[in-house]
Order: sequence, then C-alpha cells, then structure tokens
Amino acid sequence: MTTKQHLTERIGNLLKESKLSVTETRTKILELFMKSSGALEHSDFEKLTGKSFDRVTVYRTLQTFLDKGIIHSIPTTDTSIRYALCKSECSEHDHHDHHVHFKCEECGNTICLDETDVPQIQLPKGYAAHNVEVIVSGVCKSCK
Amino acid sequence: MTTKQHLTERIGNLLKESKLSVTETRTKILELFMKSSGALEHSDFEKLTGKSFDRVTVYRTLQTFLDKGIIHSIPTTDTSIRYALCKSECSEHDHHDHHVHFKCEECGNTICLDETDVPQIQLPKGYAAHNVEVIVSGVCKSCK
DNA sequence: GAATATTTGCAACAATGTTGCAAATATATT
DNA sequence: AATATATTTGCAACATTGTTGCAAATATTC
Repeated sequence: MTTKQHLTERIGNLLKESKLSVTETRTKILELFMKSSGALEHSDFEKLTGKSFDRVTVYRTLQTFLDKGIIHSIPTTDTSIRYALCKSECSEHDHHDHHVHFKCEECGNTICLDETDVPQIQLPKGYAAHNVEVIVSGVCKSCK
Repeated sequence: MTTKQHLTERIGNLLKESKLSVTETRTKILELFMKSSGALEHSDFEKLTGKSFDRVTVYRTLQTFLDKGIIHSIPTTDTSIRYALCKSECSEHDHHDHHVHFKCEECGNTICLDETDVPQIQLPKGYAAHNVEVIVSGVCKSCK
C-alpha cells in the first residue's frame, strides 16, 4: 500500500466519521490541509488545485468542515480568514481550539502551536469567557 | 464652551499631533470612535454617518489612522476587520496593543479591556514573539 | 442496479476593497 | 486676508470576495 493510498483511506474515514459523503472535492481539500505545514486561506485552494473546483464549492466545503469540527478558523487582521485542521479533541458540538496560533512576519505562514496552551485570562468583574484566541506574531523557527 | 465644542477641539489637536489636516471626514470619524462604546467596522461608518462620505474616503481615512497609530485593528474570524481607538501609549512607530479584546456573543460588540494585560506566552524553542493578540469571546457585563 | 439523498457547477448577484484622476478643501506663504 | 501649494475628497471604473437558487452530476442506500 502506497502512502497516497493510505492518506486517501484516512481521509475517507474522517469524512465518514463526520457523516459526510466522500467526494473528490472534499478529499482533495483535506489532502491539501494534511500536506500543508500551515493554515490555508480561501484563495490558496484556487492556487493549489489550479482552479479545478468552483469557488462556490470551496466555500461550501470549508463551511461544512467548520460545522463538523474538522477544521477551525483563525482570526486575522487582514480580510482573509485562515483555516487549519483540528486535532482529535474537537468535535461537532464541542469545538474549541486550546492552542496558540503563530503568524510569521517573514514567510507569512500561520501555524498552530499545538503544544502551547492558551493561558487563563483574568477578566474584569461581570464578564464570562467562553473561548480565548491567542495569535502571536513574530519570526518562526524556519525563518530565524 | 459646550461639550461638543470641547470634543471637536480635542479631535483637532489629535489630528494636528499626527500631522494630519483637520477635515470634516476625519473629525466625524474620530467623533464616532470616541462616542462609541466598542470597536467599529467599516460598514458601521456608512450606517452611522448615513452615507455622507464616500466609501473610498472611509477606507483611506481608516488606513491613515492605522498608519499614524490613532486606531488599531482587532482580528476577527469573520471577514470584517474591527477598529478601535488607541490609548496614549501607542504612536506611529511603536504601535502595540497591550490589552485584551473581548467580543460579546450576545450583543456582538467588541470592546477593549484596557485594564486587562495580555499574558506572557512561552513559545517553543526557535520562535520569537513581537506581538500577542488575545481575543476573548463570551458574555459581557451588560448582557449578563 | 435502481431509487433516493447529497453535492457540485453554473449563472447571476451582492458586498467589499482598490486605483487613477480631477475637483474641492486645508494649510502655508506673503 | 488673498494667493500659492499641498493634501484630501469623490467619482468612475474595476477587481476581488462571498452568497443564493437551481438543474445536472455524483454518492449512498436499499
């Protein structure tokens, strides 16, 4: 069994676990996520697949993956939204990212620092926290 | 001297300090920031001013204010970018937001928690941090 | 393999953001 | 305080990004 076949099988299982049909688009997009070192934004898919899919399909696929807890979105100060694969802790109904995101100012890559937990934040009286997002920007390992 | 006059004077000074011409658009937009309890996004300006300014002018004004360190942008997971006034610590060349941002899931408002410092983040070996953004979502004081 | 359910791609549209340029306004100069 | 200079604004035109309805294509179920 080749690596490629193995990957395809893993992706198929992931989709079935989420009760989603196994289609070419979804498989290809998940493949891109798995092969990518960092977070992807919408325009990346058109670049990476060479426009083999309709834009609308990509939008819908990403939304579906978000809904199912397969990927999570990462806040940015530019217009684009970035997405990254969730680890196993995430699920459809309990979907939080308990790790820190890092954006490199050199290469522009955004990555998940899965080992780095988000800290407790002491909020002022009267505020209740449900989720905490931390985005650190700076210079990454590779660019240093 | 009325409050309105006082505010206008403050705004004029702020603009002059940043070496910007004092124009109607800039004054009005700063006024909206000062009167607003939370962060504003681009579409708010068209709503709040009743389309008295061209969209292009608003884009350019916000960009100018960002460049000068008068406002800062707040990351979001939706497409929109939110902006809020900077406190005195910010300047054109040293522009960091050392406070936590809070987004209320009830009222949708995003506010700066000026008293709440962002924590130190212990990054993995090889990473250098320049800036840390923290966005907490939950329920705010007023909505509780 | 046929019936059913789901997904895709297209077309058409809506919203958001950008650029060049002439007219309008603000600041500097005398 | 009138003019010269510099800056800002608004318009037009365009580029990019995101959304919706619907028929055709594909995947799953029986």
